[in-house]
Amino acid sequence: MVNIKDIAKKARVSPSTVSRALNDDPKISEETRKKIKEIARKLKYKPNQAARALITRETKTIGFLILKKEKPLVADPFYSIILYSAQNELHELGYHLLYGIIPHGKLNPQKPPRMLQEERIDGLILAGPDMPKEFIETIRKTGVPLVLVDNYSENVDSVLADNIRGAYIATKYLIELGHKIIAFASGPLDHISVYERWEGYKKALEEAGIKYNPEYTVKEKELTMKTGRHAFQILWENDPKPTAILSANDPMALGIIQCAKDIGIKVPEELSVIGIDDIDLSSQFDPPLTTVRIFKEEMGSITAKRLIDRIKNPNQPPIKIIVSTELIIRGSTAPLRK
Amino acid sequence: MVNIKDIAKKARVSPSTVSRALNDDPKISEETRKKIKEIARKLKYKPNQAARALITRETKTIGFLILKKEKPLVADPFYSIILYSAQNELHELGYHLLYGIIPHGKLNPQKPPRMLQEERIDGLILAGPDMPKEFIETIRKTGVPLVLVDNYSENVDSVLADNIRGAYIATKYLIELGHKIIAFASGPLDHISVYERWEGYKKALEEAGIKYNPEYTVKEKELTMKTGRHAFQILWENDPKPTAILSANDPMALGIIQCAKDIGIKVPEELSVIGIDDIDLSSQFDPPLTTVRIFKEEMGSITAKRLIDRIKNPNQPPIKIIVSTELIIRGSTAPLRK
DNA sequence: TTGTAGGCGTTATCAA
DNA sequence: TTGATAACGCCTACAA
Repeated sequence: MVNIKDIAKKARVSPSTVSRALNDDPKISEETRKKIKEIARKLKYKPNQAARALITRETKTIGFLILKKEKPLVADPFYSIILYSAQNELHELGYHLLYGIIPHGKLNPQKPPRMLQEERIDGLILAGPDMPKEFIETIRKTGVPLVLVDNYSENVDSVLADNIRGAYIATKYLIELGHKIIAFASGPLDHISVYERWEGYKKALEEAGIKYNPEYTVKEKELTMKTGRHAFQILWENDPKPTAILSANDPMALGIIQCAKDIGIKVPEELSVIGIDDIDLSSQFDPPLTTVRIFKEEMGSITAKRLIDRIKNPNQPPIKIIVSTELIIRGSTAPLRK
Repeated sequence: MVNIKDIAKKARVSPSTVSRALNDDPKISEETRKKIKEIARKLKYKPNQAARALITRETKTIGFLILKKEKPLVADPFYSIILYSAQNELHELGYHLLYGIIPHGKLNPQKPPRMLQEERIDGLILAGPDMPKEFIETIRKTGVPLVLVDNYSENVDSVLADNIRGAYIATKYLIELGHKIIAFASGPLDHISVYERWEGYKKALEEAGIKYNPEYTVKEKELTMKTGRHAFQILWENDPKPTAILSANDPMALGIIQCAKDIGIKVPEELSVIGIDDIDLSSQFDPPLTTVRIFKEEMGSITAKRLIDRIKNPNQPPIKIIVSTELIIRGSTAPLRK
C-alpha cells in the first residue's frame, strides 16, 4: 500500500506537507496542494485508518448494537431497515458501521461492549426496546456519544416513532367507522413502543366515551403471526365479540386475519383489523392491511445524523426525537355492519 | 483509557514485558505473567485496536458487503439471517464485522470498496448473487481474503445452498404425489441460485419422463409475494392448468397461494404449491407451506469460518462449499385428485 | 527472563 | 509556506 512518504518523495516535499495538503490545511500553497493531490490520486493513495486513528483518536466508525432474543427479532424487517438506512446515512457522512448482535443472556450489563473498550468506534447506536437500562447506563457513563432507536432512556438521545398517536389515530378511525367493541392485540408491555401503542388505543377509546375493558386487551409475549393467531382466539372468546381489532404490529395483524379467515369470518366485512408498522408484506396481503406506517428509513437516517451531530457537538442536552406516524387505509377495515 | 505503560508502571516492569505477558509469550515467567494479567484485569485494560493494527497489520475486522437493488432485498430475511449468523461466528472467532451496503448504480466495479482501501478489514464476505463479476475480480486481485455467499465465481471461495438438489427433490416429491403438470414460478435467471433451482426442476421432470414445457415456467423480475401473485395468474392461463407449482422461493409461493385462494382454488386440494427457503413466515401461513429448507444460519457461519481459515492459511486453492437442502413437508401439497 | 530502542503511518508542534 | 521531530499505543528485534 502506498503511504504518505511515497507521495512526499514523488512530490519532493516532506511528509508533513503531504499530510497538510491532503487535509486541506489552508497554510499550504494552492500549487503544492494541487500537485500533491494529483500524485495521491494517481498512486491511489488512501490514508491508513489505523495510523490516523491512533493519533486523532477518531475511528470514523459507528457501532450498531442489537440484542438477540429470539431468532425472529434478528431477522426482523423493522430493524433490518433501520440498520440499512443508518448505514446508508453514515456512509454519506464518511463513517463506517460496525455491526454487533449481543446474544441475550450473554450480555453483561456492567461491561461496555468490546468494540467500545477497544476504541474501535466513535459513537454507538443501540437499537431495540429490550436493551437493559443498566447496560445503557454503563455505556452512557463511558461518555461515548450514544443514540437509542426504538427505545427511550432519560439522559440519552432517543429516536422513536410516535406510537401513541399512531395507535390513537388508528383506533379513532375504527371508531369513526362505527365500531364500538374494539380489541387490542398487544405484545410485551415492557417494550416502550408496545406500551405507547396501548396507551394511544386507550386514549382514543376514552375520548370517544368508550370505557376501556381489559377483557379486550390480550398480551402476547412476542409480536409474530403466530401469537397474532393466538391473540385472535382469546379475543374471540369474549361475549360480545369485538368487531374490530387493533394489533400492536403488522405480523400479529396478519396472523389475526389469517386465523379469522380460517374459521370463516370475513375481513373486513365481519371484522376490521388494523396493524402498526407497514411492513412490505402488508400491502401484498389479502386483504391488504390497513396499518399505521412507521417511517423506518427516516428513523434510521435521523438516528445516524443525530449521532454524528452529537460527536461533533458533544455538549448538547439529551433530546428525544419523535418521528410522526401515518394511517394507511387499505382493505382490512370497513364500516361496522348493522 | 488505560494503556500498556500504565500497567508497566504498576507492575514495575517495562512495557514490552507487559505486552509479552498479555500475548502469552512463553519467555515470560509464570509469576510476572500472572501479576501483569491481574493488574490488567483490575485496570480493565483493553489493547488499543488502532495501535495494534498499525504494527500487526491485522484489524481483526471482516467486511460484509451486500448490494442494494430494491429495498425488499436489503430487508430480505434470507440475508438478514446470513448476516446475523456470520457476525455471530466471527464474534466467536474474535473478529468484528463491518457492514456495508452498496447502493446499486453507485458501484464502481473497478474500485475496491473503501473499507478495503483504508485497510480497515482483514477479509471480506460478499453476499448475494448480483455482485458484478468485474467487481469480484477487482477485489480478488487485491489479494484480500474473500468468500462469496449465495454466489459463485471461479477462483474465489464460494458458499452455496444445494439449489439444484433442493428443487429436484421438491419436484420429485410432486411427481410422486401423482402430479404431471408441474409449473415453475421463476425469478431472475441470472441469479445463480434461481438458475440452479430451475435446473433441478427440469432435471426431475426429465428423469420422470415428463417433457419440459416452457409454457409452464414463468420468469419474474423479483422474488416477492407480489410477483408470486402475478406468476400465478400467468400460469393459470395455461390449458390444461398446472396441478402443482414449484416456486423459486417462499415469498413467491405465499403469493401464489394467496392469489389461488382469492379466486376460489383450494390449496392443497386443487393445487399443490412448494416454496424454497423456509422463511419463518412459511410455517405460520395457512396452509403451512411445504418448502425446501435452506440452512441459512449454517451458511452464514460456514462462510465466516472459511474466511478466517483462509486468512490463517492463505495458500489454499479456492473451494466451493455446497450446503445441503431438505424437503419440509407441510400443508400446501397433496396427492393429485383424480 | 527482561529491558531498550525502533518503527508501523499519520498528525501535531515547533522551528525555520 | 514548509520541514524536522515527536507522539499516538503497541509489538519485536536485539541487547543485557
